[in-house]
Amino acid sequence: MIDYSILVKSPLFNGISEEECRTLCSKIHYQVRKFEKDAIVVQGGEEVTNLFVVLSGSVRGEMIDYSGKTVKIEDIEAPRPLAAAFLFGKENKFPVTVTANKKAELLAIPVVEFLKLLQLNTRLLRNYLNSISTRAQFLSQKLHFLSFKTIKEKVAHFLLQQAGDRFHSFELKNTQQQLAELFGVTRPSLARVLGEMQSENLIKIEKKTVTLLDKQGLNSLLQNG
Amino acid sequence: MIDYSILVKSPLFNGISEEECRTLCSKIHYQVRKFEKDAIVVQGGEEVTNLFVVLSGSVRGEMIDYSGKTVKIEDIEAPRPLAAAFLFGKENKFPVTVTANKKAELLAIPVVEFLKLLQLNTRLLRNYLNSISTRAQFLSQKLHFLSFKTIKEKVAHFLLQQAGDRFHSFELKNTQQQLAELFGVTRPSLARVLGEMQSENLIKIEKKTVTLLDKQGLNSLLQNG
DNA sequence: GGCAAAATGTATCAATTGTTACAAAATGAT
DNA sequence: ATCATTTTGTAACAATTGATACATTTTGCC
Repeated sequence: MIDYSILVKSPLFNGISEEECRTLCSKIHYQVRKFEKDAIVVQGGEEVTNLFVVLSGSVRGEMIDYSGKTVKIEDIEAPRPLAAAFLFGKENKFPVTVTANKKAELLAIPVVEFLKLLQLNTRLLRNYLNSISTRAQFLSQKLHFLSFKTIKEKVAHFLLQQAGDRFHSFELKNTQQQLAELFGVTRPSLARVLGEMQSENLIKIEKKTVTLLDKQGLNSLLQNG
Repeated sequence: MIDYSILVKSPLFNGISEEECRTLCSKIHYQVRKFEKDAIVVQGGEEVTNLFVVLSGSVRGEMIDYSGKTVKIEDIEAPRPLAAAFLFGKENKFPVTVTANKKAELLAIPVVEFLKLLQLNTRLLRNYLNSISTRAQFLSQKLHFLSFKTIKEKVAHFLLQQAGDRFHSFELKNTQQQLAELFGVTRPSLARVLGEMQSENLIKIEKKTVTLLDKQGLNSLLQNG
């Protein structure tokens, strides 16, 4: 019924052996649902009563806007879970309508059964808690960045945070493109600001190494913004 | 040691009887830590290795900016938990420095022990999952709003949300000044955009009454932005 | 109705950022 | 080492928004 070799590759079941996975699943009720191409898996607005994991094929999330048109949000391939962040909480309704891109099989575990699983296996519990926590932290960080108005402020904040109290120099682990996305700005705009900050002798960039030349100055950008 | 009548009023232990609570706690290791007024409970940046619940007194979360100034973020009174959203995930460090406002007692449960608790009691597990999920959903919504780049997009989103599916006309309950603050823009900029949207025949504003003349058009602003 | 205060409409100019395009530099694979 | 790909630097121009100022309208109150 379930191909456990695929299931254990899902972020949720990561680190759990196939054997253990089989044992776990034998202890709960679940369904494997099959969908033909373009079949609707769940309607947006429906209450989330099951955890879905894509076992084969792929599905897409689509949002219905105020005029009734559908807009594709993202593709979800096997073996990723579906709307795992909406299983709990106040608004546990699907934010999107999910449709099968092609023939697809989905594992459906009712919430109550999923709770049992979480209580049976510590690794699974940790995986799930980590995934929704990481998501919340990501959102929180992103919000913080958006609260700074200018790009220079965002950059100053980011660099000071990365450097911490002790260091004045560190390695960038992201490309400018990735940083630009984190800040919600375009890449050339970010590059321009980085250039300006260098000519103002606030920072120095060599390859991937950033050196903060004037922490005081960087700070004052955050105050007077 | 622990005043269970207070603990069960905490959102985490909500719906669990005092008796059950006592039994649960007897099965794990924990500490009750006492702090004098102005004692530091945790330094910002420290790894979160314990779940803290304020049992008596109150503490405050403060952020230390890069120039050394402290900014108060929020007060946490008994029996609320502390940084519950940062127990798991990639960045499980305290985002704030926590200081006692007055004499305070805090329950400290190591992460591993808290996991045990979650596996012992379904209600507790549900409470915790609900609290971090609700937080993630709140952040997600807030982010969605901030993610609109232009003022026009923000206005369009706001108006469509206010009107809902059915209505085309409604009363504004806020002044332009208040709306401008909600959107994070200046008042004249908002007025200009409202004027533009009127001359584009998207909306009509009479006194406090807003009429949506072209929902389709408002929608397309959100797509192509 | 008349009056003061608040809210709104509008204009001008500066500052910031986006857009697009292209060249230089760095990286990675063979 | 060489070549293709990715990343970065940079420039010119457009679009958006902020800042400031002032006139006009609306509101609340007497």
